[in-house]
Amino acid sequence: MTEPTPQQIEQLTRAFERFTRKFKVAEAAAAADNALNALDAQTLVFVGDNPGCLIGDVARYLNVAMTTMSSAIDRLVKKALVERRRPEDNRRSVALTATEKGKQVVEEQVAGYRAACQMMLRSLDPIERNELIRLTEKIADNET
Amino acid sequence: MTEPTPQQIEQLTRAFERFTRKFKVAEAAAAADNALNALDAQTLVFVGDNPGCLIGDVARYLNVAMTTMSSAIDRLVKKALVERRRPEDNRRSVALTATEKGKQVVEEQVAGYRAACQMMLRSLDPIERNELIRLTEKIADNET
DNA sequence: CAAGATAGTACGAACTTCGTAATGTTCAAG
DNA sequence: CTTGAACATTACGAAGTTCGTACTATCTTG
Repeated sequence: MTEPTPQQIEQLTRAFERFTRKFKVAEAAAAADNALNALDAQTLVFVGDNPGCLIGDVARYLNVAMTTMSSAIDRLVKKALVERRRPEDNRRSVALTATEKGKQVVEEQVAGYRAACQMMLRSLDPIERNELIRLTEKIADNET
Repeated sequence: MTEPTPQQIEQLTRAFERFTRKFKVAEAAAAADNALNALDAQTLVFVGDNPGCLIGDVARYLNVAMTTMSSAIDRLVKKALVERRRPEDNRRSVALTATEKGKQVVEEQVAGYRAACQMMLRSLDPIERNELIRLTEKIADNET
């Protein structure tokens, strides 16, 4: 397989910069009232998708120190979005689950992502939409 | 023009999540030694691209408080990456320029973006590459 | 059962962000 | 001109975040 040309790389770099900026602004507008910082929001979404996960799991996934994750969980527990539980089979660990309220907030978060994706697709005509989805999947799932 | 279908939106949302995570990890690995936080890095790139810009310009562009931007500039000046200058025509303002060292760091930052874009393109075959570029540009430049 | 490995938490230092107040500059009236 | 309002930025301090070190509690293994 050939390499992408420098021109292609440069073109995509520039386009992707505008692309990213566009959706960063949109996201900032949506998250204005949210009151969750980036780490807490990502943590909550992960816990929502992985009920029973451990604090260490989330820390590894999000690439932060254990103590940082412990603090993030503290904040989410204080807001009643997440619950800590000592599992009987390994009482050193702490299993996390999202509360009902937490699940709602996860849904709002995901709705934000969905809105951004909808905005992307709206810019394209129907054939291009499927093409974009296909290419995004191909890039995301490529091993290397 | 029709709306994207809910299936399409859902599919892109999921794919884009994997896509984003993949490049976040790559970026984190690249920026490990960098020692610039996200705001400072974005600020430096903007100043590099817009020599003579004012602190207020950068603050508005990156959507942070003036005082926050002032602190970020402080850090960049201390690292000798950026210079403050009082322009004669409006001595209230502060014109910013990247130093030689700063320009080098900007180049490294951009090289990081370029590497990520190259990685995306590598996953595709030659025809798809141009298609991805075209679609990204179309989305980024769409008014709405 | 002792020693080491695991999983988390408490604490404190360093850093960031941002609101308020202060400083120096420019501009528009009068 | 002077005066007062608007402007661009900085100084300062409060609140919050991240993370390293040290500590607690709980398995696991020989």
